[in-house]
Amino acid sequence: MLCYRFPMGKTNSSSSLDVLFRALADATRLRLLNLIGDREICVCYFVEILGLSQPKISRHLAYLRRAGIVAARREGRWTHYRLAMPKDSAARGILQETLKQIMEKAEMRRDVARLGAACCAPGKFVLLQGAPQPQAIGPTGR
Amino acid sequence: MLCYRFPMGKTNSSSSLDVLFRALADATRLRLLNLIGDREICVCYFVEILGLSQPKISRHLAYLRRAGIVAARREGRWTHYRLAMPKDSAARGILQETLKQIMEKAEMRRDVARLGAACCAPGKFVLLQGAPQPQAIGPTGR
DNA sequence: TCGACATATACGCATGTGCGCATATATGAA
DNA sequence: TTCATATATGCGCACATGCGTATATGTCGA
Repeated sequence: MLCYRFPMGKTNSSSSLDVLFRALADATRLRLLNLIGDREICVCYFVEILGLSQPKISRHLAYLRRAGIVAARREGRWTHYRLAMPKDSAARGILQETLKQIMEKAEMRRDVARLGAACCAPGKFVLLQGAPQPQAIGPTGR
Repeated sequence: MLCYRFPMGKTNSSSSLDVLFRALADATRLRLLNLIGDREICVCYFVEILGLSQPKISRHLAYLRRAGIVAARREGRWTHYRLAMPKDSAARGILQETLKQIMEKAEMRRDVARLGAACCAPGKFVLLQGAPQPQAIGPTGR
């Protein structure tokens, strides 16, 4: 198992920071992390808010999961994602700084604004009918 | 120009943070950044201290240069590299946090220790005969 | 048990990236 | 001008990654 192109056979020594930076080196994944913030959100919200295909969202979430940056929790048909702080303290510091910086970017603020609107009126979004709403949790999920 | 696989035709929108994170997503480049620190160093020192091939070092330095993280200055036969802080304030914050975190890692400290030893006795290293020694400069090259 | 729904994974393609090796370029010295 | 030195780049290979599309998996309700 650990199938689907799990990045084990890499060329470099791949310190923990390597893994973190590769996970952060993608605009879609940064948008996902920004949306997660200190919430727990199910996948359909990402699909709706970002306007991207479901497999694309799911694959990027899987990438973040393998990098240890997010954690998933299944509840019935829905899977909720939340931040998961890395064990390595250097990685943790860099991730926190990254989250702090991206949430100030205009594009990221727009995403969060759309999320707020969707939460206020989920009935307006086909994909969100009956889906559990995002829930604010502790800053790091603890 | 801008030849040699300059990453222009990318799939994603490639914000400035994308570029930064891709540049940081490699163990060799992190070691180079750590060695540069607040110094100005010529290429032969990287080759000697890291024990890697000269083309490999040169290519990674070129990658960092294109990402706007380091700047090069030619002086006779030698090229000196130093840090160059990105214009984007988010990228700057993340880069500074990254530098702060990596310099505490054991492997990175060993590299700096070897650099210190080489500077004290450059005659012991074949590649460093006559090469200009690294010079401490302002924290960000300003 | 069956079907609808939410999510995850496989597949194939195009492209990005790292590497060793060879070679090009630039500079100073003879 | 010619040569040695320091550094940069071209080339080809192996492999990681992103994507769309199709399909598998898991869960709930009828």
